[in-house]
Amino acid sequence: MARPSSSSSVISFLRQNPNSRIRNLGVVSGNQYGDVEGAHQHTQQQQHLEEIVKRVSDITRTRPRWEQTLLSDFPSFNFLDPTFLSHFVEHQKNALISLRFFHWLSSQSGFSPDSSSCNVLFDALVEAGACNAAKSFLDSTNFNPKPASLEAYIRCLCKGGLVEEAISVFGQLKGIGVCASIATWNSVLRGSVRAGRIDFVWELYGEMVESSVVADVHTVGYLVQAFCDENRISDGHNLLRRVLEDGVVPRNAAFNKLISGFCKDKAYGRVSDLLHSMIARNRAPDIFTYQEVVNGLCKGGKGPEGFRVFKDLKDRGYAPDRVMYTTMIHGLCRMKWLGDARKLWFEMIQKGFLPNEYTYNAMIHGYFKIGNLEEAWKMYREMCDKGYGEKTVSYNVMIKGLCSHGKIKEAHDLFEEMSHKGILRNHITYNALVRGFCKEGKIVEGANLLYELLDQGIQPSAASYAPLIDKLCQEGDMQNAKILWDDMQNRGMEPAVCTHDFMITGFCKQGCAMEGMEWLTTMLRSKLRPQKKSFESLIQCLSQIDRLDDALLVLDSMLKIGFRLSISICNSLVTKLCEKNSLPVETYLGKILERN
DNA sequence: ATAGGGTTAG
Repeated sequence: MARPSSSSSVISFLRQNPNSRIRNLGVVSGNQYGDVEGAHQHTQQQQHLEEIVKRVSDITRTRPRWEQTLLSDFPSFNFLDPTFLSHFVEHQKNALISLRFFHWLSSQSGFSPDSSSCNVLFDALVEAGACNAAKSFLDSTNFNPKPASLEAYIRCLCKGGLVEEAISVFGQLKGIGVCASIATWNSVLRGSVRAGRIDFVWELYGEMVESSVVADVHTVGYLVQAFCDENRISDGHNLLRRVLEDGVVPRNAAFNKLISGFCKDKAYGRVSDLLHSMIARNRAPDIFTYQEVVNGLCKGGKGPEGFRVFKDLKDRGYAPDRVMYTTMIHGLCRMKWLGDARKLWFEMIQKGFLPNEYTYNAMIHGYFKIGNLEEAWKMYREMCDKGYGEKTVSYNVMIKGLCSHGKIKEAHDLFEEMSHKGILRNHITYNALVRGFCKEGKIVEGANLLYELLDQGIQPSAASYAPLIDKLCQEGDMQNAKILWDDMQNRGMEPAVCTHDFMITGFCKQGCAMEGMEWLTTMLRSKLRPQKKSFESLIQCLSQIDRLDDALLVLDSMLKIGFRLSISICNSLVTKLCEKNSLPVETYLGKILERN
């Protein structure tokens, strides 16, 4: 972990202010002159150099096409002296201008940069956070940055989101036998988490352990986050608890991700424990923490509780921001509490937070939910006027809402408008409209949309097929239903549970009891829970073709799953059994009824 | 850093 002292002294040298550096240079090379006059002459040269650096620096910063005039501005000056570049970079605060100056120099014949000025420029780019420029500079020149510069470069790449590149440079560093500082390890971990590359996290952590680098509190924080991102919330929680016992308290981000994860699992007890744990350890829950809580409660069907937390926070002096207001408004709209949502809408405006596309879409969604199409349209137009309308999501909300109220024509108009305006449609757009068409009994139109989606190369989801299969089953067109089912599976999608049910009831409707029976056994074998309706239609269908033994088997598994025998099914079974007058079957039914 | 549309519901 120890950095070579030589490179760090280079860095600290480079980071001194330019004037003192030039003085240092003067002292070092001044010795060569060995006499007073020589030293004096040298100082004059230095002053001359500084003067020119300053003037060139000003020109490159202020004159748009300085490249064309610079040589004639300083006719007797030799820019090709490589040390000039170093001085220029030091003086020029804008690293990108320095890079431009470097390119200009490179285009002059006879210029070849020395490694020291390359280092200075590279460090300047890195320090400015210009990771793309630093990368292209590194690629276009063949110099080897100092290890410390590489570390800073790695951190810079991570900040800029170029994790793959950072990891590759990290490998180079390891290749030359340098062990990075913990800060660099952490920045790569952090970058990997943010880029969603959890595979990198575990790989890096494995290497850390191997090279016996000592993890610190930040490392732990990123590991906890990585666990959460992989949905291994308990693993993350256990890790956190272990380090908390040692008095190591990660930053809020780790707690927040755990809270969000536990909210998704509806483990609200854990959420509350974590909140208490944060407070006890002086990590006061912040606005992000409470946002996870409110959002988690609302999404988990605990909207009223989310609203209580929200109001409670305000009472305790937390000032909700725009995201928090929007989250709450969305939660209220989900519960159809449009009155409260509207109140918050005006409250946030009054506090100076202007609704954005998130807020508008939440409200529009809410108005559709309560069937207030006029208000939904009004909000939509207002949103468009404010310039928030031109997005896929906004169209999706409108299309879905209109379809759910049978306004298929309007929905389709918007769908067309999207392509005119060049707004991308995604699978959600198509799914909404396919569903809409099917609901109106327009299977052909719906199917055409599905084919269009596939033609566009958009990845369909199970919901792209489900409404079509459902409708085909209702109409008894089992051949086409089966074709769609197979197509969906061939594309690697698992049908939703209810789609299995559609198929069973569809076959029964056609009197195909044996197919229905097969589909049911497949379901049960895959540990899927069929709907009661599927059992019932199958029992009816089987008894109609006098397969009473099978009907009773189906009834048996239905009761085992926990459904009650409804009176109409009971009646028709008993009628059939009496017709047949077969005693063993009768006693079997008796046994089943005992358990019911 | 954080929020949105997404299977199912009347």
